[in-house]
Amino acid sequence: MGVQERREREKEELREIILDAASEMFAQEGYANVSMRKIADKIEYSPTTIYLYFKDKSDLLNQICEETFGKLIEMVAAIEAEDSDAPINCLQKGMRAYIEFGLKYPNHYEVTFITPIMDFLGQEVHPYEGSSGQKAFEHITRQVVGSMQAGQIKQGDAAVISQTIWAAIHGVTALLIGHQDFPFVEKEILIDSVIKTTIKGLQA
Amino acid sequence: MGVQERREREKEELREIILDAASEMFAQEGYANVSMRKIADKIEYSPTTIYLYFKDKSDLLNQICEETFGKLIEMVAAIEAEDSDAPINCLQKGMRAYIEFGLKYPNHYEVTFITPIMDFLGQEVHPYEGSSGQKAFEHITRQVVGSMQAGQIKQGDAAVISQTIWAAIHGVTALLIGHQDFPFVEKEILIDSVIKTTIKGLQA
DNA sequence: GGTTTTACTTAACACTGTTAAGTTTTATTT
DNA sequence: AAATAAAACTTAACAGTGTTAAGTAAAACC
Repeated sequence: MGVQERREREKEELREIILDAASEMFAQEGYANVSMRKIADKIEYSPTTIYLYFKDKSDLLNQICEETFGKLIEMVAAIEAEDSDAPINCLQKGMRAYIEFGLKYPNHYEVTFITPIMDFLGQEVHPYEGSSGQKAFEHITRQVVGSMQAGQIKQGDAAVISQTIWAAIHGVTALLIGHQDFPFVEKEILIDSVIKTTIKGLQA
Repeated sequence: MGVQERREREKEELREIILDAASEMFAQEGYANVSMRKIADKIEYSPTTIYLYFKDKSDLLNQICEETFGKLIEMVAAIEAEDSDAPINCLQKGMRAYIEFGLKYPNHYEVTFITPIMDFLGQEVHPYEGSSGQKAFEHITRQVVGSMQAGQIKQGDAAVISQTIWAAIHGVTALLIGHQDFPFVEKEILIDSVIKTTIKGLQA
């Protein structure tokens, strides 16, 4: 009775094909400029087939982003694992990894963190609870707590500090992605400045 | 021959009616959820009439935003005018004004600073040059230079420092607007933390 | 009053996301 | 192997989008 298993495998394969095609197209042209019909054309299926695998367009996107940002979490976790470093260095490396990841996958970053899809009531369609975004943020919080315990940043509410850090790294990432015609100073210099300013501002 | 003048006045009036209707609808429902037909319904004209006054939907939005952010510039200019204050206090007040303004007009902020409209090539449709955004930023830069000259923040490249500040205030504004289901700490506390951390990080 | 210019509208194009109904393919049962 | 049941996929359509070309009504000029 291996039939059912094979069929499930085949279903999973097509799911992966759709995911890959859509991921590439979203990354290249942006979510808004990719239609379901274009994705269908690319994978040589009818548009409606996609709906057998994904609830709707935003679900498709969400699953792609979860996959992508899983990689970010792995990176941050790897930094955390190097316990040779002082916590504050971990924190700093984590901040840099976050920014660079966002710049590496600008369209994914855009749709997950810059323009979360809202429904007609202004509610986020893909909830924060349990998302990769939440997990990534938990890593920041953990590094903040570590740095605080090591006396390398000032004592205070870990949530406030974590969110302050998030604001800074999100800010620079979002600006660099979204305002490409703005005369920014050299990218690396700006990123450095944001990280250093934030860390200095948080020191005891 | 006052005819031409009257006609121009009438044209300007309708332009203003369209602008007001669209502004209210964009602010209430968000740019993407407001169609040209809906605006036309509201003002009781045919959809195509709007195109006699505005190049396209994004032009309509852009002109609304320019108008709205003109108010922000006035506010910041007013803060600057109170030269009783130390430059660094001006800077701090300016940062707060920026954030609060963004939170007061979240949909306008969103379309001007969070999701600038891109064409199919990824170019911003409404250029930065000469925009209200540019003028607002110039005010920040001026306050940075002032604070630097007064020795209240460290010496350095004014552009780098200004953009670092912008990253911080844009970051917190964009997060608070865009991720309403995220468990943020109390808004005022977070804003305070961002401003204080940034200023402290920039001090000599 | 007739003509030209201006203001506005109707109809249509080429798209969009999405759903209901129909068809083809595959698997199971007799 | 043929008939039935189930799964996979497609066709056609709906209701909407931004936008344009062509046509009509109104105002201004002569």
